[in-house]
Amino acid sequence: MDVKTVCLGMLTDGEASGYDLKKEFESSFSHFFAAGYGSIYPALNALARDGMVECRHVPQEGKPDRKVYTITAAGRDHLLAALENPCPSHKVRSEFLATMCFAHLMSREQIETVLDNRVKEMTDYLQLFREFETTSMDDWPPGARFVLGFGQTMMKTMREYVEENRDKLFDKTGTGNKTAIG
Amino acid sequence: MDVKTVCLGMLTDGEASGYDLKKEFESSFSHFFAAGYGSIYPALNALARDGMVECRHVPQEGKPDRKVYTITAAGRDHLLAALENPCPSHKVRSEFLATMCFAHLMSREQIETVLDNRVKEMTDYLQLFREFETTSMDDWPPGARFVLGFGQTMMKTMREYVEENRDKLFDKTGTGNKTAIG
DNA sequence: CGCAACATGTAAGCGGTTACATGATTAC
DNA sequence: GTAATCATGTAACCGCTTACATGTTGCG
Repeated sequence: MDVKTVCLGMLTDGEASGYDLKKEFESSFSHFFAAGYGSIYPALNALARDGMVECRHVPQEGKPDRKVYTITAAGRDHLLAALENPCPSHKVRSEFLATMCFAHLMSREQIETVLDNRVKEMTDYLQLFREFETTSMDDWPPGARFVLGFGQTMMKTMREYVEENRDKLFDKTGTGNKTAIG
Repeated sequence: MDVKTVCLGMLTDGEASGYDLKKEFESSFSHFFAAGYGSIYPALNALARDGMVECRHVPQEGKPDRKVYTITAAGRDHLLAALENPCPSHKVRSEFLATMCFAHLMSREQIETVLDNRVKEMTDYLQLFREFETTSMDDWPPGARFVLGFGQTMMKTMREYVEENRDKLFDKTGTGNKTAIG
């Protein structure tokens, strides 16, 4: 499933522009599916070319025209076909964990900075999720609630794990093995 | 941090061939950093070209020669520089969660199949992790233990979340909204 | 005065995946 | 016999990231 298919899915919720979709990628989808303008606009153009969406130009005063996209019947069929995949992937790519694998090559200060930054990022996500709950969550479909809850649970667990296990990363000398022993 | 840097890190633990590194990517790194031969072999060639590793040819009987790589001083410097990044990324790309966002467009059977397959994958990972604990974990550096524990905690939490919240994905009719209502 | 928000796009590049190519040995 | 393990690589492709390009309105 690529950016095109996710855009198609977002459009089942109502018409939207590329700019609107980008905001959705940045908010409710940010913790599991990133996409920038560089993938969204070409995706929408390709979908329009293939008859999956229809495009309506909406002129605006003082601002550039909006191009508002609507999903077509063919688009819905394509989306439903994509949703038939029984084994959708769930991939993690973590420079953080790769870095921690080599913690014994780092100083204590370096390790602590990395861990603090990670905890901060997860705290920021949890804050974002709390804002969804207190504002726009009421009309969400069950799937979106499930996914929000999933993100919250993961972020909390990650933060807890890092906080409770960070001590295990430091050797007894407390200086990291950059300090020669022999 | 790319495949090249991770290979360099793995080589701090001792010399290895591309084939050996692939096995490490498939085992202890599999839950957070994927890499196939198509990235590993070119990475090792580039590292050798840049003086980060040295290559030794080891002839074998009946099998192709092994190319065994050793990290150089320049390689170690390069790795330590890479480890100085205070904000290493931790990215999730999940077709699974994207799919679940649109669960209201799927039948109950489809959703259940997807969830079952996800639970199975996490159970397989937990089995793999348990095998590490009972076999080769003794001589692991603290960072590797931290990362293994991280993976275990995440997988357990994910599995639990899916099992405890799967009911929320089904609407009252129990047929999915592919069945027209009006 | 500068920055953020609004709004759309292109082009180069990068990094990784997939498929292909080869070939002996060992275990079932 | 047929699949898996050992062992290394290339080339085409794909999809995403990054940087660039343009221009107005409104806020502090």
